[in-house]
Amino acid sequence: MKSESITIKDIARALNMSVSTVSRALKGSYKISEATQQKVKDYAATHNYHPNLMAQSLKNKKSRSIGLMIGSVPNNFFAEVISGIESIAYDKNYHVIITQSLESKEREINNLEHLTWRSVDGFLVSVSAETTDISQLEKLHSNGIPIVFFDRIVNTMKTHKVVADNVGGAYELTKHLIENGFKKIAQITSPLELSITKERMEGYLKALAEFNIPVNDDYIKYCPHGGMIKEEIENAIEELLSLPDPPDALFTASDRITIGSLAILYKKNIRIPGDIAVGGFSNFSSPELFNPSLTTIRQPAFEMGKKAAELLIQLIESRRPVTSFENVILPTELQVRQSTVKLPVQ
Amino acid sequence: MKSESITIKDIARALNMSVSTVSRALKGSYKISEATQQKVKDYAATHNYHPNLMAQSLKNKKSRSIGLMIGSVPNNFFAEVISGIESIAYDKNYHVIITQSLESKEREINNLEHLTWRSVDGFLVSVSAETTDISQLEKLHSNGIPIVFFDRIVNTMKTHKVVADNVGGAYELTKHLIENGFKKIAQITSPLELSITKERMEGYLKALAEFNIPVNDDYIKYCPHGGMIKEEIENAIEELLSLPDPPDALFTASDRITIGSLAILYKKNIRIPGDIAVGGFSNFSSPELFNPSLTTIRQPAFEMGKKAAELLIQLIESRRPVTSFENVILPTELQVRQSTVKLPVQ
DNA sequence: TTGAAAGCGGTACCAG
DNA sequence: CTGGTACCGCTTTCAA
Repeated sequence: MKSESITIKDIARALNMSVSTVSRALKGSYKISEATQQKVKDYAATHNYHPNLMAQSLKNKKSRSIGLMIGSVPNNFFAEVISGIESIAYDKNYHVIITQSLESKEREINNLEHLTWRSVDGFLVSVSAETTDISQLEKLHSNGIPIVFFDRIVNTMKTHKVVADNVGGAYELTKHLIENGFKKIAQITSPLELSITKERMEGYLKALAEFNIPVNDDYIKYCPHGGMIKEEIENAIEELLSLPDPPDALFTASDRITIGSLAILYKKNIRIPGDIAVGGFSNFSSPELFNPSLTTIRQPAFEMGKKAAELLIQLIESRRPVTSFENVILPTELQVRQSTVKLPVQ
Repeated sequence: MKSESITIKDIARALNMSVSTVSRALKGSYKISEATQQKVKDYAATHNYHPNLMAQSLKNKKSRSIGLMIGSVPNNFFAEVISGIESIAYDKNYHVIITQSLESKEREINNLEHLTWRSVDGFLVSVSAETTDISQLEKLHSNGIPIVFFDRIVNTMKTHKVVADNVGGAYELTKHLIENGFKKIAQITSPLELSITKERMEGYLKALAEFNIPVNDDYIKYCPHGGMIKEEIENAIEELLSLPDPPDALFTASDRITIGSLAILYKKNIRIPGDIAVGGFSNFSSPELFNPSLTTIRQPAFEMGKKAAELLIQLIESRRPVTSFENVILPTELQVRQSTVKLPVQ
């Protein structure tokens, strides 16, 4: 009943040659006469031959699959990344096995194991907010398994990395806030262990320094779970607002924290930017529709996924061990909207 | 250098038994003595044995993968669906190969082919807005390959289907609009060929009929590409607004159309709900943050993904041919917000 | 330039 | 209850 798919053996039988010849002809091996090659390829094409990938995998010890580890799929940033990865993987005939850490280090470790014995050919990873122990990743890496980091990278590991210009983006936004008259700029961010946290902090501090604004540690709040838990954002905002000298602007350092903060401020009936200006990293699709329209720093998520996938596949398919690694930094884009621009006097 | 993964043969050698015995012991086959089983399982566990999936696949002619066909990943509805599918697939040890139609029928056909010769064990599909020709799906189906439809289904095919209560959702929203004083309710929707379009239309018409409001065909606009092309939404809105008797409310029948319409109305400086009320289907994460906050009908996307994946895997693993199919309808949820509630007199 | 055959890691049939 | 072995579809070495 199933549509019979034809095998290399069928072709050999039909064309009266050996399977090895057919196999070689299909790969365009140079040791096969043009004539034979053409005959085989024609037959394959007209009979809609496709190699059995499981057989190839078994033989070649390559699954042609790559493991992806991200925070969560329903997050615009990661969704765009996936889209970029898929576009490359599709072309190069790989498939992508997605796993979500949901910012939990236990899940992350589980997922890595799962992917390992699914025998993926390589890993694409953005570490979770909770990640402290990277020994598992290091073990994989020292076993020679290709890994490419993107977004939240692990700096100590020697491999390709693809990130957005987090320092630049944070700097631009902070500078923009300062130039618009905000001097008391708070930041709500992820754990300081994360690469993106450090980098975004660096940009923030750089802008403050440039304008001679002293750093107020009370204005910097960390969310241990990267905002996965609503309360951590809520607490951060409570604390900021109840300071004797509360901030007049808020820089939210991740997509989840940005949206979470807005929702909380909205619920508290706090006016933006009247009571406090808000701007942050976000790949939300339509930040202009917010109330007020939201100033964001967008990351080139799709591009990031593409580039990371390209580099990984390149690693996987490289004949000789790769020793020099790229550190790709993609530009971010500051989009200024109402949430960070002082309204005319009311 | 690679971390040596142990095979069934290694276990056999170490334990001085045949590979067949080991294989059977690992599967807990009843023809093996408890003692042997225990010995094998212990050895496997302590030596971290995992079956080689490619070998298993080759032998069993099952890839343990399922093909997913959706509109696009960076779309909150589909992203949530994926998350639900993954949660089930992960548990049952399947992996999901994602393909995006981007609402193009050419891409859809390509993707189906691609998935076919990737030898997925079954398909999870939500057809594209452009889909007119389902012969390929029918061929797969008649070849005995399991398919489960979700969201945008194909009614003529006998298989499991998982959808939201589109009729009910559309009815609720339309009724809500009417009860809030809106009588001239326009609808912007996807092509009428789509199941979801028909169903949402049905709910809309049902509510109008119930309140004795005559149907005005000028108020119903279709987007041939489901809103993938911005102009089609823009044109629809232009036409609606330039009618001699323009509508006072807008029912947007899909996620993409909802967001697209808002963006356009926003750009045109049209007040919501003052000039026109807006409500529609959307799984946007924070519709309360919009300006104004947006009335939506939410679909249980995560649940839909879970249910569809469960049904598909059940089909795949069923010993005997399945002849009776489920038609799962999951409840939608109307969330009323400012965009459809008349403001106090201004 | 082509063919024969071993083998990748399991599974399952047939013997015993 | 256990062992021997053919085979899934393809790649690749060795021989011709």
